Amino acid sequence: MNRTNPKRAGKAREIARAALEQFAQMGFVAASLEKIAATAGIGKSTIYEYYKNKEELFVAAVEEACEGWFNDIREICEQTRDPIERLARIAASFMDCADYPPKAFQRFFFEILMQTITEGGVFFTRKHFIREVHQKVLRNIADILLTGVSRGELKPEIAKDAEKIAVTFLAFMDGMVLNSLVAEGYIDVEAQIAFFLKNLEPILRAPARSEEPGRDAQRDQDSKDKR
Amino acid sequence: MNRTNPKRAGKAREIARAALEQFAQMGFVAASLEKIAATAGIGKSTIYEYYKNKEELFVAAVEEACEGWFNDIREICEQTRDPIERLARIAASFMDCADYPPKAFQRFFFEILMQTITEGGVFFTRKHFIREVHQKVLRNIADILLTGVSRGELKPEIAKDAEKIAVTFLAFMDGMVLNSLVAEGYIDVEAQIAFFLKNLEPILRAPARSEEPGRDAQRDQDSKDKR
DNA sequence: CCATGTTCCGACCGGACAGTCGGTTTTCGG
DNA sequence: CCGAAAACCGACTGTCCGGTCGGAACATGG
Repeated sequence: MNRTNPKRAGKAREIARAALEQFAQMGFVAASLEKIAATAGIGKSTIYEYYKNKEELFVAAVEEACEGWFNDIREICEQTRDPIERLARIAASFMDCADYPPKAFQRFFFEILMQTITEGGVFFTRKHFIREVHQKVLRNIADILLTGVSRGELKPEIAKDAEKIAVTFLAFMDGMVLNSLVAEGYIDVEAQIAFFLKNLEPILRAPARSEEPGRDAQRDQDSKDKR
Repeated sequence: MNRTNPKRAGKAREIARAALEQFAQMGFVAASLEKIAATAGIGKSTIYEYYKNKEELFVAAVEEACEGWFNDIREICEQTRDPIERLARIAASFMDCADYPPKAFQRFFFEILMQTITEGGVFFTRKHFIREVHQKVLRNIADILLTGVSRGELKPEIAKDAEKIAVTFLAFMDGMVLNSLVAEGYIDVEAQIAFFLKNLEPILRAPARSEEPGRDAQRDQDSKDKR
């Protein structure tokens, strides 16, 4: 009827969030629709009013999660100016994010990847989706570097390597998330990230110049909203 | 009877290898014992003569794979002397390993991790197992660095950071494997690894000393042929 | 207060699959 | 060559779960 649209959408997201919770904890295969329905406080069949099948529900859950991740990055870029600082904050957000069920979000992140690389996985035939997300994040990181260069905070000669540095940074972060999940206790994740950034900094950072202080003031927030 | 032991062990490994193949391709949950049995050329029930259940079979498959990985690292260390070269070779072996079913081994690697971090996963209650493997690899990398230091090829001051560097290297490699699986096509993995090592080298490498030239002559062509 | 469309859901179906069971074949010491 | 133990396996069972179906509950608008 009239409010079909807006109201339905709200309910659909509610279900997607319940699904996200379960998928994150159990993985795509092991999570059961019955449990998801219970979590959302509805009957199993009701799910099928909003989603065609389990796969589509998973996709919706992933979209929900991605939105959260993008928001995190955007917020960080709004709250900080220095590129290295931004990277540090992004790194930190990779590690903490969400501890309702401890570590579930990081787990979900890998679940998505598994579904992408596994024949028959949900995203095996939707690689474009994941790649867009991946490239978007990559571009965000590269932009942080390029903005840093254009502001004179980073060495100009790294501009041509911005992509490669972004990939390196993300690969390291992905790996650290993994390691932190496995090596709980015997690896000091924060120290490791600090170590990585400490070694990265001299490669990126331009030697402190003799200031033209009026300059950088205005070309800041340009940067991070474009995506 | 008499040869129960040796013969049984051989058959058990045969089954484990068939299982490895299937688990690598499909993941723990999706792989079916029926298919594994078929791959091994035996009946399903026979598996139960050798393994108590699916979980134990998975553990055996993981042991099989780990052995292969350790052998790779050992061989590389036997075939090369220069520490950076060793890291480069190890990195390369992370990327190629095994393309019977394309990428299956890398997939298996992540399957193991997922089973470790997922509540109810096979290794969730066997974390010690995975941690031992992880630490062993870490120690191998750190040893390569420390050996390099003691030979004067690497800066002495990095010795205290050997562990951290090892973690960084492995995290980066794990992340690169992931990225390569997802970003097939738009990321040049080899170039990325070369880039990473190129930036790592000046941090590690001791400035060239005044030569004992006879030495390096022989440690080159060994290297490039194996796999 | 009926008629109509929408949301909801309990009960059921069919298939997949881990694990069991009973019996057959193979092996091998004596 | 015999007999017992070991290796093997086809058929079966119980369970779980994604997905369907038919109807109940509810809102809406005339």
